[in-house]
Amino acid sequence: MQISSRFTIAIHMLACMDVFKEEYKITSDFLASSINVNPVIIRKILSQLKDAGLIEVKRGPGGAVIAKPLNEITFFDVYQSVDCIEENTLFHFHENPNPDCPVGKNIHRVLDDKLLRIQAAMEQELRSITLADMNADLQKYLG
Amino acid sequence: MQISSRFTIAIHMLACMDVFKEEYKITSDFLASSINVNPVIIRKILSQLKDAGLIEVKRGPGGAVIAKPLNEITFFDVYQSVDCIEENTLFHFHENPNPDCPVGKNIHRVLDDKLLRIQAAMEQELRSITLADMNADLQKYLG
DNA sequence: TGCGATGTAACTCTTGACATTACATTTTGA
DNA sequence: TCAAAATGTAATGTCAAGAGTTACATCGCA
Repeated sequence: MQISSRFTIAIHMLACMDVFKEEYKITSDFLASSINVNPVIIRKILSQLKDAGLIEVKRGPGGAVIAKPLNEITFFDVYQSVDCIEENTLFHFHENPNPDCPVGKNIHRVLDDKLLRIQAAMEQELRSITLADMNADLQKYLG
Repeated sequence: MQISSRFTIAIHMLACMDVFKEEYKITSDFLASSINVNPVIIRKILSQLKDAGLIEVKRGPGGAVIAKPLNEITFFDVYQSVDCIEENTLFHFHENPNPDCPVGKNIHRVLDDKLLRIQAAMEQELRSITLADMNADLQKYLG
């Protein structure tokens, strides 16, 4: 299985919020039309990004803005906010290895740290990319 | 979402195949009882490991054996065999960004290489761990 | 107070993982 | 040669999660 599209949607949302911050009020409908998904999906993700402190969302008048400098928001921050993978569970471990089998009894002890290392490698790379990196690339194509 | 338990099951199977290779005939029922899943699941994964050339499976008499030295089989080989994630699609990208939006039109160009880098980091770590590493650890607990 | 937003509950649809039953096929050895 | 013991695999069911959608309560400003 794949990591939920909530992650790429969230990144797309943040890109729009920065690029269009002067020209438009950033509402869930506005974002929904660039991303082509239902506004309710957007509002759900807006909530999660807000709870993580990455953005601010106004009720009433409406509109969302990014709450920090772009170079202080990493892909990992976004990834964690939208809850794609619960902590330390990238790999789904089969539930009930047989405790009466010498291998079944010890498989967790032997595998868990290795699975964590693999997940950590991915998360490390997520941390190394910031929204500033992405929007710098994006600017090349907008000119 | 998580990476399918087919991966940890496959690793568990290979561990058993090595540890018990002298004492028992390794059938799908035997593996199923150590892992505690249905034998049909095991047979499906046995097929995939066989197609990838990692093991040999006998019909008729039954029994599976590992086809290569343990230090030549990496976690990545297993991961690829059992087809957890199609090539280069760890992240699920939302399908239809709006081509009339400057951001929607370019989001793929900007994101794709970064997502690949993240996936590559994970796969690199998968490649760095072999079945020999795992079974060395396992032996510590079996004595 | 009304309008334009967000927040959120409820429901449906679809997909994939996994479990299970059933049976055809293969190989060996009695 | 035939029965036994496996594997190979199709068909079906169950369940959970992602995603879409509708509906409506709530908020804040003009």
